[in-house]
Amino acid sequence: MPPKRGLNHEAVIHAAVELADKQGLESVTLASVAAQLGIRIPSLYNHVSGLAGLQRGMALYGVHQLTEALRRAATGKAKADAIRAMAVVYRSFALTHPGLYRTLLRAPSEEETDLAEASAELLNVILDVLAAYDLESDRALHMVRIFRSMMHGFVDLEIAGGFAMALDTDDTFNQLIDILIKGLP
Amino acid sequence: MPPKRGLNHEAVIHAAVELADKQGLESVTLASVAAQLGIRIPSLYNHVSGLAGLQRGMALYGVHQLTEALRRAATGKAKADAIRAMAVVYRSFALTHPGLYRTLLRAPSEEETDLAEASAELLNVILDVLAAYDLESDRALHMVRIFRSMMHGFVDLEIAGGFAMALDTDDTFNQLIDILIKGLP
DNA sequence: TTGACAAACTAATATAATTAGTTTATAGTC
DNA sequence: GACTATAAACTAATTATATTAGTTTGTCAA
Repeated sequence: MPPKRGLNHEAVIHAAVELADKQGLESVTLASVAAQLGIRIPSLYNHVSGLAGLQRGMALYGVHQLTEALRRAATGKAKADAIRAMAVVYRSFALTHPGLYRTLLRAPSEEETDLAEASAELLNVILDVLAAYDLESDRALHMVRIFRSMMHGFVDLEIAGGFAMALDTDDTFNQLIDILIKGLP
Repeated sequence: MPPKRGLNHEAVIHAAVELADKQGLESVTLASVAAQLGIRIPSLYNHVSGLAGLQRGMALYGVHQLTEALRRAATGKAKADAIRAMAVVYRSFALTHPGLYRTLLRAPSEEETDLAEASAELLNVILDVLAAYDLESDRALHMVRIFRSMMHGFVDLEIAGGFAMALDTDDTFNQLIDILIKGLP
């Protein structure tokens, strides 16, 4: 295989993610990514399927990264400790990757089986942690949704600057986690 | 003032909102809104300040609508009843106006004092309901953030199709509210 | 050395947003 | 009832982005 340049799918996604986190997701265009990589726009099509493909690639990458981070956070911990650790890591992932995080919301469509799989894996990490609580199976699934809702709502508002007032956001987050844990058993 | 046509700022925003809710927020462009109204694109500039102005107008409109809906829901109710009523209305607002709801996240920038005011009013509704709990003042503000986080996270995931599995979302939502209320006093 | 081919390129097209400048319809005035 | 000022429409032109088609080029392997 003759790589004319050191470029490939992964490198393109990385460049896009870097732009998204530094300049904001809305500034990620084929034009800006191509400029970042020092190539012309159409050349990107050798590595991603247009803008939609780029965004899909970012989402897939992001879900993998987040899943791995959560799994690592919960390794060797149980119950409330594990929940707390995952929550903290979830938030710090979103705060350090605000642009990338925003791509995660895209619902995987029919064809995007890879993204659907990755999302399922993310779900499984949380489910594994909840296993220690011996919840009825449906109840565990509801709690996965509730965990995600709480985390996503908080960080999405935080990233968007929705918490305007001068009130410690760390405090709010800790209270949120406390409420989640209190509601769990 | 000679209105050549029955068009004004409000009518433009309404058309945009209708498009956003029916076709998705991403399909709201100056082109699509102009087409919807039967005018050419530049004519829109007589009523809104470009795409940014249109989006700002939608956000402002949405915050007002949601605030009013929440206030109405909580009128004549107290404590858990009021919280529950607000939560249900918050969710149904988001589900009936998925496109409009997505515009609400935009953080009000410095100049957008009208949007900042509207956001403050939304916050006040929730604060008024929490008053019945006699929380310490900071604690009440934290709880406002927590309420918003829970609501936003749930509906944002729901709208995005993030709850893929065959598990009743109404059930999940009710459990979420229960956890919120349990964490309140 | 050469040839296959992946990966770059140029060129052309379509859509969107924006600005500048022009036309037109109506509301209020004479 | 005609006149005029003006808001609100318009056309035209510019810029940016995404996409597709077709061409060139550099490198790896034979």
